[in-house]
Amino acid sequence: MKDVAARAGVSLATVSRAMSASTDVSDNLKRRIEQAAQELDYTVNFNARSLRSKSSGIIVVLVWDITNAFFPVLLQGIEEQARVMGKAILIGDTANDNEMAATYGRMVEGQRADGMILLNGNVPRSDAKSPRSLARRYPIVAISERIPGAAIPTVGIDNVAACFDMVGYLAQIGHKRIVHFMGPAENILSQQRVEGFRKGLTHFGCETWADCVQPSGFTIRSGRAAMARALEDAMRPTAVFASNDESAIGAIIEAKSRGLKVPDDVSVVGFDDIEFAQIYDPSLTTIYQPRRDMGRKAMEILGQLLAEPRKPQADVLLDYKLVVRASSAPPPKR
Amino acid sequence: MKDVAARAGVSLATVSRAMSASTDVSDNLKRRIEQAAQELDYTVNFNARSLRSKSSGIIVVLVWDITNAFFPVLLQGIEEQARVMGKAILIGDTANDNEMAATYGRMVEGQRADGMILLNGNVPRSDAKSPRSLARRYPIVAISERIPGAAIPTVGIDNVAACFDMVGYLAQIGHKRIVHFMGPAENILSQQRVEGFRKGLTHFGCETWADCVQPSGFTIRSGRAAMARALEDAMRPTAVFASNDESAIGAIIEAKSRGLKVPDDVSVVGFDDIEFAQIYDPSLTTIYQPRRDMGRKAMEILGQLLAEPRKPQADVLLDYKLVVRASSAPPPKR
DNA sequence: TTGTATGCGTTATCAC
DNA sequence: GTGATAACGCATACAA
Repeated sequence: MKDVAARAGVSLATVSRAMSASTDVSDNLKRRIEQAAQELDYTVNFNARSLRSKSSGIIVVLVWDITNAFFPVLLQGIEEQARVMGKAILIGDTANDNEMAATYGRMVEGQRADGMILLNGNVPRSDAKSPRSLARRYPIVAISERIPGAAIPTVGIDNVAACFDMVGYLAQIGHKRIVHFMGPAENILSQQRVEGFRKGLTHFGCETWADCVQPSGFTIRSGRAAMARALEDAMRPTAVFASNDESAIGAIIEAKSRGLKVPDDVSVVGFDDIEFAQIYDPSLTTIYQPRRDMGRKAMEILGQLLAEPRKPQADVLLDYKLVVRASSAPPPKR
Repeated sequence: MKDVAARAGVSLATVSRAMSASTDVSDNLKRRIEQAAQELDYTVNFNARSLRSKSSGIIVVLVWDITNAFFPVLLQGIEEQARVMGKAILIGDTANDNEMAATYGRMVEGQRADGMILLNGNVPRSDAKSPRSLARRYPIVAISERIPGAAIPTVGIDNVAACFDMVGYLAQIGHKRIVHFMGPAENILSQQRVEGFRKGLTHFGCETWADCVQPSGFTIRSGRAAMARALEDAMRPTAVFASNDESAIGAIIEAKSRGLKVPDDVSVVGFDDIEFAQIYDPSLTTIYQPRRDMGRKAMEILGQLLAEPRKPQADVLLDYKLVVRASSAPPPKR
């Protein structure tokens, strides 16, 4: 920077102002400085800048598993909004590892990043003991899953209502015996979805029995396994409500492998509406989540948090949509 | 840090050493310091550390489109190796935008990151004029696509040979009239795959005609469109070789929508072996790329580049595999 | 093994 | 609108 200043014939301070663009420098000078910088192939040192200004302009987005098809569009939404706000996002994949999450968390504590968006549900372990303190420690927003016990603003949909609606739809087209494949047991989302499912069952007069909720997961594999159990159960369901689309696809694969037709022999519906849901054969009946908007909104809230750290931010519930496609139909006649 | 030093009754320098763990501090002291740090809820300031040490321990991974199913496993591979090397990776999605890529590139020039891995094919625009200089400017490794004109070490597979092999397989099971759906025209990969395809055609005695290479892309949509054209062509192919799996899936969707059966009426094969290739119905015959290994290897090379910036690194070609699944079969008998 | 002192490249404060 | 100068928080050369 000193060199640029010398070459442009101005002081160090002026160069700094010209580079940060925030304070005013006469247009004339600014041009001269920018040219000098270019000639010298100069780039500001972000570490020095951040050290001094106590702000990096970087937001870390924590993803628990980058292979999960639910995330990409969400990330794009975050990115778009971040760009509008002049921030850069950096995605950290924790690979289901709390240790890693903690590492990324430290990036915020260590001022390498200004804030964090959690697509994770898991609080970085170093803070696991006192999630409450997390939100006080640095600006942070969660998407989709509310972090239990933490005062972290969250954007998502009403999972309970969505599942209730889905059961209503299935009941309406004639299903009485519906099984739910529950996601990971420790996951809040799983629990909310089960809750909505059960409420729907009783409200719409469907059967309930011990195994009407099958433990499963958010993967194709776990969906397959649950489907195998469900089909061998004495109470063989006419419809399966998987807790996400991957799980639903697993269920369909298992059904097909047993020579069953979906939806003729058994209906299968999912949750999330990932890209593949409409591509798959049969296309999936599912719950659409406005992922791009969720990402955008989360970033927006984080921006407000950055601007006014003390002001508490409310949670945001966005609208979901029940999307009927080819994987569901009235139950087969006996 | 000063406070920690005071509380532990040592000097600032000793705390610094204890925190960076590289230099030696007696175990006794170290414990005392760590405790003091914990009590004070102290975290090192990464900006200051990086400013001083001229190294951030961060690697930026540039992805041109985070929604692309080819990347996740690759990213995991990079991440695994990075962890071994004590680095953290941060993923930047350029959203097909050169401006964004340049922004991320500046993170390296501005010393916020130590190096970069390109899953991109596009050179950040600020360097677009002189890609050669890029590699000299900072440590950088490319995966899959060699950057034309830049001396950037690249890890990938032999795309020409892989496509040649695929044509060989199709010819061997009886196909004579094969169409290739070419990826984005400006993409080096697309060009290499076309080259292998054409070589295969002549070598294995298949037909060649004007439209045996259909312009397409790496998306489902473009695959569909190309399939529509191919099926309406006078030279109706018995097999389609799409330049990636998404495109192949698009082709299958289009075929199905016209009442054609895959592979009974027409065979469709892809490239990459993304997760969905084996889940799809029919499961996809395709070229497996060792994505996890590619990621790991790239990170390894970047590590060597970081250690010895002047030493040129050789390209790495990994083994691919032709995976035969359900989407290909001998051509229908006339 | 530990302490002292200096500087990394910026930005912010205060003058002018 | 511009210049001088003091931090920012750490790592390291050198001394002890």
